[in-house]
Amino acid sequence: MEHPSAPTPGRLRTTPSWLLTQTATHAARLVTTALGAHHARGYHYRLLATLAETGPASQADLGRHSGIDRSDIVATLNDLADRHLVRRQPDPTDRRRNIVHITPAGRRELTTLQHALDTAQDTLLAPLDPTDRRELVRLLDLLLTHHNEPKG
Amino acid sequence: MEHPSAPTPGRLRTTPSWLLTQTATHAARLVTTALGAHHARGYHYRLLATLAETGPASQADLGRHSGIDRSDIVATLNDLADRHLVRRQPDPTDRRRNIVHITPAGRRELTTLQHALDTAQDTLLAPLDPTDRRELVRLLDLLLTHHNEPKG
DNA sequence: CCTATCTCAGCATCACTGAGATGA
DNA sequence: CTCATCTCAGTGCTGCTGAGATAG
Repeated sequence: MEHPSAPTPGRLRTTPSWLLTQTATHAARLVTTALGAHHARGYHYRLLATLAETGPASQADLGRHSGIDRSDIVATLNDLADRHLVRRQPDPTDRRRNIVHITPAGRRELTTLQHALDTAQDTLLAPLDPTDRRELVRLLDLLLTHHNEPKG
Repeated sequence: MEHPSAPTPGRLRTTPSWLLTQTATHAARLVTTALGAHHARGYHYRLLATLAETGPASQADLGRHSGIDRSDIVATLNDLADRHLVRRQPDPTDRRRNIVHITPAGRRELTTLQHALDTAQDTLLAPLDPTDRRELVRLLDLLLTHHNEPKG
């Protein structure tokens, strides 16, 4: 086998779920590499970004807004707090809660990570022209919206 | 909280890598559930499909064609062999190799799993009309092709 | 000697479950 | 008592690395 030739069984080349998970794997690898250069992982960025957008919040709210599981919030926050990128403060009005704040260093870190991610997006979408890029975002957003709120 | 409200930080709603990994997660959940109903996982399907398409092959070749890591092939094949869906035979011409065959029961299982998957695809793409579905497949295929063979 | 195959053991990210302790 | 919050421990799938034994 000189060529890895047909790495993909034919049927899969047109199976949407396959294409999605495969491209997502490539995307994740690019993102992981980009963040890894700054000693961060996906959860770290997502939490910092959420914190910067919503302001100080309880850990439970952070979980809901960032889509990170309640259980993983704890460990991620431990990492960030160790590096002084966030600060946990007990809520004076509800002692069950920690109010989490992003620190100035946290904001600087977020900016750095954001730049790294922007570059990764460009690498990911390299083969698509601007029109196709917008179209892809539109279609994926339709899917995500549909599957996130199948409420009614 | 009636609504999970704004589960997604604004920036992420237009970040391709985020949209990809999120929709891929939904896709994976649908597929896992569909296959799980038949006591199978993604690897089982991929291996059976590869085997049905390429015919009997060595484990190394199966790994290359299915995109499953050499190391994971072993465990997956163990599962399938336990259920008599595949058969391992030593290659008489090269005693390092096992030639893996799909059994008639394996083919029947593959058909069953394929039906389950087809249904899952339809659920996944529910919000898209046929034109958008083709467009999505086209765009994802472009990405996948680009990132799979950045050879030359 | 060097390479390829098969196998096993282990790590990493992400998603998730269960349970306990504390407090509203 | 019930419920929410935080925490810890552990599971599962996928992807991947390293190493050993065997064989070409």
